[in-house]
Amino acid sequence: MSHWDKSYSKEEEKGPVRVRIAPSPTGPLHVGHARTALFNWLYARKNKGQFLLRIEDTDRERSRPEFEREILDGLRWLGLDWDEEPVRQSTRLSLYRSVAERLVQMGRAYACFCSPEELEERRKAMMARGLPPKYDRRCRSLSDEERQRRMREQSFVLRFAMPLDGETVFQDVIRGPISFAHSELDDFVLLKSDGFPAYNFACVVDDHEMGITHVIRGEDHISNTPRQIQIYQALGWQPPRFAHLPLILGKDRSKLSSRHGATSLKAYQEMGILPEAMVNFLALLGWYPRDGREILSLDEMVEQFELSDVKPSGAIFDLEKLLWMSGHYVRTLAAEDLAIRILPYLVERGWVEPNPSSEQWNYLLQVTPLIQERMRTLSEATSLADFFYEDPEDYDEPVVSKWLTRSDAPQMLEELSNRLESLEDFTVEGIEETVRRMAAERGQRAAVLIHTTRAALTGRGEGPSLFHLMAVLGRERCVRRLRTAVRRLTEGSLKVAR
RNA sequence: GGCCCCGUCGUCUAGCCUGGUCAGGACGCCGGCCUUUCAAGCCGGAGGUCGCGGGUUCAAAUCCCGCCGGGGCCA
Repeated sequence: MSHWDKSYSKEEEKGPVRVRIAPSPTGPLHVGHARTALFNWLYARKNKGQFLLRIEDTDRERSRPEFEREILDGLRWLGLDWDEEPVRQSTRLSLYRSVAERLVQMGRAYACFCSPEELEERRKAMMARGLPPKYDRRCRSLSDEERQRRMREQSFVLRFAMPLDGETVFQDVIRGPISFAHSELDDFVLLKSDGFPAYNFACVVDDHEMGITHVIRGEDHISNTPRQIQIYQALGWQPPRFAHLPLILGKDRSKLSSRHGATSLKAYQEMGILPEAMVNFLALLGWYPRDGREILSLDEMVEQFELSDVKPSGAIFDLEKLLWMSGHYVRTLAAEDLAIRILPYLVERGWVEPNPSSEQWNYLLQVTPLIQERMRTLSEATSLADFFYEDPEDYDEPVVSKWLTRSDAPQMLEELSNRLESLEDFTVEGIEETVRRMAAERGQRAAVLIHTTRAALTGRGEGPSLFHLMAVLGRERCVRRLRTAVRRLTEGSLKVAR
């Protein structure tokens, strides 16, 4: 990888930085867009500039208000705030038309009457001859009279008159110089026949009008850049600086798509990934803090962020690392904070009221620290905490054969339930003492009693410290579950899970 | 097919610009410690001929050339 001179950063500090993301509300917010948003946001905050939103809603059929809401919700969830009111493209159609008109008058745009069918036919013919499928510019040389006449009679698109030779070169902040020979570019469409702007045109007009200084977007836009720069130049506008972010890839190194798993930010949110983990993880896809500390908050990222430090190569989305990171953040939370976050998942199971009673809330506050170490996503809280809310119906297999079907199990559990019933001090310490003493008196290893008890109480082989878990469950539940297990064992009605 | 971009352990990456701890960190994996289990935590380990081939140089992941591979965009 050859890296070019990055000394431009001095000039960077001159004017106020204004960046933007321009999502289309035609589908859920993709994690790739979320990362683009993050990098734009970081750059804006780093440079005390503005981070703007532009909703590209000119596709009337596919644009939906609910997607727009989802985009804004997603950004808020990640903690990315924006400046100014979002700009909505659909409200500024007349602007595009007037700029297009200017280009026509300057001779830099012209009407093209070729029908989509004709174009398609010619494209195929060119492909067949092994040529790149480009517009052949046949309407560019029409006489004024003919053009006027046909404009009255048929529908047309407006095309940009590209320079016929030369090249467009730009300095990509992340990649260095990138050049395109004009001979490779054709006269692309500015305005469609319905008067709506084509992507490249609307993008330039809006970016200029919004005072955008830096366009930070995905690598998939590199090939649009020379066309856009040509529009800026034709209009005598100063083009922004461009920075093309590497793509987020799936396991097979192709652009992350639904084939690879969940691609929408919302899916990860619903999975219960913590937003601070999501944003941290996304930042590390292509960027690396100078001090090498991978766990960092948005504020810390802002401190260290440099656009020119972004790596140009694509990065595979590694769910395992995301999950690890989410778990890491889970462990940093105060019990109360975590309780608030897992509450919706417990409510969904019907275990807690949406507005918990103080009794429910206190119970939850005791449960939370016991499951915290094992939790990576908030949604895992339900499988981790289920035995705190429901008596076990069945028991996991390895546990059943290893502990519950021991011949002395029923009698052991019965005895423990009796001892617990009469235990005055039903606390972690009191319970532990009881269990260990009983094991000692029976000449057994404590582990045997502990595991068997856990199995009877939770149906599981793993989980929080038994004594803590029992203290939280409380005497009633413990005694009941132990006796239920004894009964099931003796009458042979104990169900093995799955 | 054309153009453009990219190429360091399985993955995210540091190092490359300013050639001389031939390779550091993180996830994952393996093992140990801790422990009533799992997890967490701590400690240790395996894993990279720095895409390949030439060159320049006393010395290259780092500079130059060629090639290969992957991806993106065009419809």
